[in-house]
Amino acid sequence: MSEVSAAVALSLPERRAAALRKGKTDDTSRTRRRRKRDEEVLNAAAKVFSERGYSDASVQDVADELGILKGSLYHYIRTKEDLLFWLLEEVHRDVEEILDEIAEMDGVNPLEQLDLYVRRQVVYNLENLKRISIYYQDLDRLSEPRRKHIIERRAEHDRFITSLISDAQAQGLANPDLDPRLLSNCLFATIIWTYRWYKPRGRASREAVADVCAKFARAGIGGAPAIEATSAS
Amino acid sequence: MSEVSAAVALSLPERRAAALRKGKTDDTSRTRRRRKRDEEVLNAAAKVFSERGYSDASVQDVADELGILKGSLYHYIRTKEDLLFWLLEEVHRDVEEILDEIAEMDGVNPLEQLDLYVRRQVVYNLENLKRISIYYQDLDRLSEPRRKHIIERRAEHDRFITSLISDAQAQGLANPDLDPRLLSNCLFATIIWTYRWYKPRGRASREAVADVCAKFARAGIGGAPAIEATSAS
Amino acid sequence: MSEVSAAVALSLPERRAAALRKGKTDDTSRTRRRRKRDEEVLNAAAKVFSERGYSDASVQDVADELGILKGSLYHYIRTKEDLLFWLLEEVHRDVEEILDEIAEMDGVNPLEQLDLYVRRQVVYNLENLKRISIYYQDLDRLSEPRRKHIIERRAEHDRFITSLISDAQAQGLANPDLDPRLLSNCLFATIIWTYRWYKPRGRASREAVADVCAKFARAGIGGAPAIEATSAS
Amino acid sequence: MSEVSAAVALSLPERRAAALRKGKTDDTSRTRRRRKRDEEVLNAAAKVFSERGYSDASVQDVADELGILKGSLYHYIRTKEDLLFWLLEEVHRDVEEILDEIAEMDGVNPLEQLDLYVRRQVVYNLENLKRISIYYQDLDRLSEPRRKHIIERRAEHDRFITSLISDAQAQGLANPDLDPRLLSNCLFATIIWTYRWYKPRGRASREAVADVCAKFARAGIGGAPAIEATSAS
DNA sequence: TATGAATGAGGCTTCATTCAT
DNA sequence: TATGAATGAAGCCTCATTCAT
Repeated sequence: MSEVSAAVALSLPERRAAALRKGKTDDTSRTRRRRKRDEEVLNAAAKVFSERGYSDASVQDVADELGILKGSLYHYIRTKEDLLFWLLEEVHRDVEEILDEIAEMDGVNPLEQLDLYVRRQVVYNLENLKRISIYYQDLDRLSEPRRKHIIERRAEHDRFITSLISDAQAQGLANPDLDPRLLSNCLFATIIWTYRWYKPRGRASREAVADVCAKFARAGIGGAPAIEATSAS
Repeated sequence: MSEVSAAVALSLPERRAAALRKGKTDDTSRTRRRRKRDEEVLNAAAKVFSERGYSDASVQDVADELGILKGSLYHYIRTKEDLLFWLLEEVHRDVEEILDEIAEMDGVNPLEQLDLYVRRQVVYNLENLKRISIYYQDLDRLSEPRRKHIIERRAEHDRFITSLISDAQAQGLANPDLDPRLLSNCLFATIIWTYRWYKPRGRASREAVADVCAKFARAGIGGAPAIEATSAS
Repeated sequence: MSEVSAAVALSLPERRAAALRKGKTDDTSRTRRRRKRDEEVLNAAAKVFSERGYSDASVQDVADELGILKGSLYHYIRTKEDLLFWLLEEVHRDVEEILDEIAEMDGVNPLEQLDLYVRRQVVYNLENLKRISIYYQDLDRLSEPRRKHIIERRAEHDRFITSLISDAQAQGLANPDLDPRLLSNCLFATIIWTYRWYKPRGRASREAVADVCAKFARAGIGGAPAIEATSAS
Repeated sequence: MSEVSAAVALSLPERRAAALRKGKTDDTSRTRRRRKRDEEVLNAAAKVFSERGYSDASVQDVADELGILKGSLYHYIRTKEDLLFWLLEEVHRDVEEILDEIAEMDGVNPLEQLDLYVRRQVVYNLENLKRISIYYQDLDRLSEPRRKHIIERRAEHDRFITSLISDAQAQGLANPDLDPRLLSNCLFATIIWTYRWYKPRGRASREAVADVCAKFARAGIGGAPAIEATSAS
């Protein structure tokens, strides 16, 4: 854990790290301005990386997108990789939030939990297409320690969904003949792959896509359809 | 179309292209040796590109893998991109073959066709993990004309599967409430994503994976399970 | 000479230079605070330059050492080179003081003067290791006019020692067969090189080192040993 | 030792290292041409580094000196540091050779050995002023493992000379009152410092300088002058 | 005084590609 | 076919310095 936080800390430009160490976490206007700028930087990186791919995108491209000079960008980052890492971290934070909400739901059976999970996750992916596409295209461009950091968190995620499927099978809500580990991969496939085919300007709304994915996955693991045929349009 | 074939022609090393133009498709020992070497080159490229990603892999890396010098590699290729293009073409050739076989099947209902398609395709993917992973990771690194060439062929593919789903729905073999275009994406997701999670040295055999994927996708589009519970081992 | 003083003047931060020109050499508390800060700045620079070498040390490094930001450092300096120049000037001022004291000694023969000179100079060097090491490693990093300024003063130094050796030879106190110009270089070598091998935490005290150096150099130029075998501890 | 050779091996450009591994050490004209070019590269680096200092010299400068492009230089080196390392290694090889010859001398007392050592070493230094000046100015610019490699070899050197002085003292050939460890430093000072004051176009020949240095050092450690007053002119 | 954002130049290195041998 | 030297463009990063706040 300390290893990991070191990796994160190390990624911050010297001065910001120093400021943080001194406990300057107050919400002065300076800090707020700074945070806004950081967000802009990440957005520019997300745009550029998703369009050209991390490896083919240059620091120059990101700087151009921001309207500053290449050298100036290094006020906000230590290395180009920082941008990728921060982007992936953000995604992970959000995704874990979704998982946590699902995990904490009471009085809902595992099949419904999975259904909801798929819907939420798909909607999130489609709302964050750029970052998600980077997440799935460029994770391997990360240096080893950071890659590990992300991958390990993903593994937990995996275990949780697999156990939900197991539970559903145990309760007779899903086909018990299929290996839940393999099924979870199929379920993830359904969710994740959306970033490759969804067209924001296309006919189908995000909710419509989520609905199809949820139904596909639910039926796919052998679950009965939801009683109320509420299909989001 | 002529644009495209120009792109292809241009991509071949001078002598081979010339030979092809002259219709020299004979099978002399020289030609055979040549073809074997080409295959080795592509295999080396497949290894290197799949490990490091096309953009991060260097021509030097491929040459190293072959045990020759960078300069020597240019006897076989005109540009680095050639390697990527040829690799993707190979994949497409194979994939179209699978599709053609399925399409030509007589006396089989669309649901069974889809089932078989998923199985064949998944097995193929798992048998060609490196190339498939390049196909899905690095297609966008291709220059525009070549990219278009590949993408258009992929679109036909897409249309065919979508029509199979439509047919299945029309024949009451699949859930008619879901948009077949969206369903086809989910089906592709199930097939394609395998390259991201399948571990060649893992527990599950390729056929076992194909079986789960096929059942997941079949149920996912709302199809009845196959009567004979033949689970491939 | 006026060139030189221009160089010096230019090297001082605006306000200090202005103050000096107006003859404000008073000792107000502000001035004193100021001077203390300047000293801290030079110490920080001395530390950083001696550790990393002038060229490899960054203004950022010096600022870090002081615990301020890079931009803030520019309140005290005009350019990075200023720091180097001031440091070298300090050294020269001190060294000339030593030389002057020796030169003004009455009733002491040249051999004794040389002996004393070596001792004093070695002790000074060892007490100011960082600055001395910068002096001998990084003088050439100075821009031409400033470099000349320092080098010329060094030449005077050289001439004086050479003449002391000549005198000693003339008085039969040193080997007259050796060129005093070459001998003076050997004598300087003995003194200067200490900065490269002396370990502050080592066994030998500064005085012990000075004693050995003095005896080595004295004997080296062919001088009889001092009668009283007082070896400083 | 294997660490060290790894450091050396790692410093060679990929292909040359590979060639060496394959045992291609024959003396073909290619190999000879190559070696000549390598020598030119090192000479260019020696010139540039000695003039501007390693840190301030750019790879561009070295390439300019060679009349090739910056990028082309990387055919011969892996990093800029390689040039520095190879240069320092060369010096060390030569210097060790001198020491070995001295060490193997039979029937010569330690004082004479020291005398000869000083002469040979000074002449060598003056004949290789550029490289020697780099050696003493820029060793610390080397990365840690390589720096250690060099420094350790230097330490052996040091021990040998110290032991020669001890022996001379034991045999009544040198002043036994002075610590031989400190004396060896003074002796080295005499030899090394020459690179800072010797002017190739000056009055004194290299042998004359060597003669003065040898006599200075010999007398410095308290040794009797050589009987034959052969002063090299 | 101090801050921190920005500049712009330059440095090291990589790399696809060419070409004479 | 194979080699290896060379090219030239581009990429990542550092840094001294400036300036508005």
